[in-house]
Amino acid sequence: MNENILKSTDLKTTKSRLAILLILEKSSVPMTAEDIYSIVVKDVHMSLSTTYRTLGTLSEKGILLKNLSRDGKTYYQINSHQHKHQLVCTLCNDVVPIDGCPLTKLEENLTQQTGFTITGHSLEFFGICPKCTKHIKE
Amino acid sequence: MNENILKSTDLKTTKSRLAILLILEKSSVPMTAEDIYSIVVKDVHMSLSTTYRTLGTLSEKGILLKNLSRDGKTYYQINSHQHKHQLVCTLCNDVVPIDGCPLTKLEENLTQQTGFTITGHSLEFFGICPKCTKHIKE
DNA sequence: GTGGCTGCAAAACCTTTGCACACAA
DNA sequence: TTGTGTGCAAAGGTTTTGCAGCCAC
Repeated sequence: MNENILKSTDLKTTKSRLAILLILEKSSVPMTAEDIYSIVVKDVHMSLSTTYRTLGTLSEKGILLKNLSRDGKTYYQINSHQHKHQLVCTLCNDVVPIDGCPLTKLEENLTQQTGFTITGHSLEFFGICPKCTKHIKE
Repeated sequence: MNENILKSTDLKTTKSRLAILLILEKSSVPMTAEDIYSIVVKDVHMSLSTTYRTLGTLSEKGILLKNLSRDGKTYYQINSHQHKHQLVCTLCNDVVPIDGCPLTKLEENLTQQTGFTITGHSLEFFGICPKCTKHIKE
């Protein structure tokens, strides 16, 4: 229940927040503020700035993951607390999640080599999906 | 000589382009258009839009690498044609280059699993550099 | 009732673009 | 000369913010 998520982080339960969480839970793919807004307004009265503010708040609390993508837009997704990466088609923007993360070991090495305390990384693969590959050839 | 680089890509040799290339060659770290502009204008008369246009052109030609970073700004650097990644301090923005890329093998696996034609990836590590770690503790 | 949440509009921010002029080849 | 490159100013798109009113607790 999403109310509990909000309560556990000292956030008030509001229609906007619940609606946004619901949309993101249903989505298997990261979404932009605009994406989310355009869906939510159909059911709940909400402004775009509230969407941004809510997404910001939820990200700060660690409920969402916030990600600036190659197209200059910020994408949000539920933080499943599983470390994930994704593969993005540069033509149709299709997104495929990738299991596992090959970088844990590398991070250990880096810590030793650089003295950095490593707090995270961003990894995204780009390519052309099977559908688009087909379109090109035709 | 940078003139040769420009000639080899059918670009005219202009003061702006040479100045920008010179700055980026001297820099060990990726820079924003604003960064570059503020340095170049001291010597050469140039507008910010020319900076953007030039950086865009040089990136298209593969002379520069263009990278949208976490802070929402676009960073440019000389394309050394070596596949590189970097480690960024989230406090002071210090950047440390990383040798080698552990992802080649993973890309092969992904191609088989997803049918994507993989064209590239972006990988950045984040952490706190030794200097900042020290500051925090003090 | 009170402080956090929201709507609206305006601004901020980085980046791109239109058009006329300037300059490299 | 010719077409590419440039300056200036204005617009573009996404995201943030100020302020007054509203609502969850």
